[in-house]
Amino acid sequence: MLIRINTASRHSVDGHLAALAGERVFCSEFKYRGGTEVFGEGEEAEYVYQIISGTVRTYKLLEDGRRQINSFHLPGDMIGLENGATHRFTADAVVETKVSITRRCSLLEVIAHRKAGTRNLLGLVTRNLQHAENHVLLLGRKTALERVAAFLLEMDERQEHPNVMILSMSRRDIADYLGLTLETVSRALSILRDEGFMKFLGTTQRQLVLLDRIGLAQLDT
Amino acid sequence: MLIRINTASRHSVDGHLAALAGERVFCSEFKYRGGTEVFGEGEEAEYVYQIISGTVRTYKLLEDGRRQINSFHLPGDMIGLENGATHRFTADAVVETKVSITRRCSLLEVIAHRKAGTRNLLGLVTRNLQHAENHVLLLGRKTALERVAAFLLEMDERQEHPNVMILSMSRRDIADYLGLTLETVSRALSILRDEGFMKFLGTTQRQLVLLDRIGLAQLDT
DNA sequence: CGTCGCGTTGACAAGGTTCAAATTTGGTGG
DNA sequence: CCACCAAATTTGAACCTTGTCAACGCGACG
Repeated sequence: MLIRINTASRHSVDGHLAALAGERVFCSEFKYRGGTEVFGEGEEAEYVYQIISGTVRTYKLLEDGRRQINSFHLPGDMIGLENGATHRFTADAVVETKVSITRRCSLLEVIAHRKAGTRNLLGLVTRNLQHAENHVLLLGRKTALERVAAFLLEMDERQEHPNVMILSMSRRDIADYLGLTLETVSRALSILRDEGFMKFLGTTQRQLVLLDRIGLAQLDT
Repeated sequence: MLIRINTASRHSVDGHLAALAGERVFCSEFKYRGGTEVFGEGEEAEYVYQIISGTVRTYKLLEDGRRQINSFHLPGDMIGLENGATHRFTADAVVETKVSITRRCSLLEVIAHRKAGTRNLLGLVTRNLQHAENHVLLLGRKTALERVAAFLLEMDERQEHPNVMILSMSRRDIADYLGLTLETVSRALSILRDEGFMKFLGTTQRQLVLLDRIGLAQLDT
């Protein structure tokens, strides 16, 4: 069990929750070290979270340890809003991550009183739905190379096409996201590097530069 | 383009849309033959549909023809409610299917005026989200046999555990739902039959009886 | 009675996994 | 600043599950 520290400070990311909640909602900030759990599958969904900085992975586990990562959440994303009383998956910080926390009941209360909120809230949920639908297509019908190309393009887009892309997650995380093994991910990345679609920066394997976004998009199909 | 016939008759399935929309909403009924399209990916999302009888598959296609079925929709299910202006996937009738049609704008109008509607509408969307999340786990991390076992259990549950389960979809449909080939599905079903988990009824391959639901659930993991 | 769609089964190929080892990287303490 | 160690990543080789291609059976329907 974590102790949540309430801070009155406003954060720099003026995201959806803040917009929805306005000033009236109790809203605190919290920091997680890399590898620590934000919430667990089956736990009571008391809080709703919005990423300020860092990366969160949400995933489900099978009994024998197989893990499927549903999504990586970057700054601005909201997680933890459930329809039922409990979380449907586990979320933990990939690297050091700051989040903004709102009580679920506070959020729903505000929405109930503001008609305008309905549309936005629905939008937050359907965004997750859309992502899941695209991921189903990727997992069901794409090859390893297509999946890795799609992953790079997704991260590139969500980081707003930076010159240098920084991957905060390990090869295993990527593999569990793409329904592959870490070795297959590594091989696919090597192929993409050798074929000139991208290159690693210096000696690191977590910073890279996309050299041919159009080519990657064609690979993705 | 289809001509939609407005009928004032109430249908037997008293589903969510009817409950949400009440009596004030223009609500018509329509019948599709098996194999015909209900709506297409990218089309304007003018109507929201609820299945009265039959089965609808929703899917996406890749350029080279690979198909991933997102979901099979049975009586009571709602489809076609999008956040944006267009449908994110194609939907077509698997067998002869009756649907109840409501104008999207009528539905949203009613919801906007009734606070109680928000919760229900959110529920309709999060149900789809939950299904997609479970499907991501299946596609990303389960073996062929586990997938087919999970499929049988899903259909069994959604048909409310009938003695005789009727599959309205072909092996190819099942395969495109489970991210497999039709041959692999056929082989998996043969294994499940040979091992006594289920049997086909008579000489048919679309009617079957589950003999060991607990065993199937263990297979599914 | 022939044809067509659907399903099953077999043989083989291939993409991805598994197991193993080499290499690199990043962190820690001297 | 450097040596050392643990963790992460890459690479290789054998293996295995699933896909591909093909043949065959069965029932529906003209």
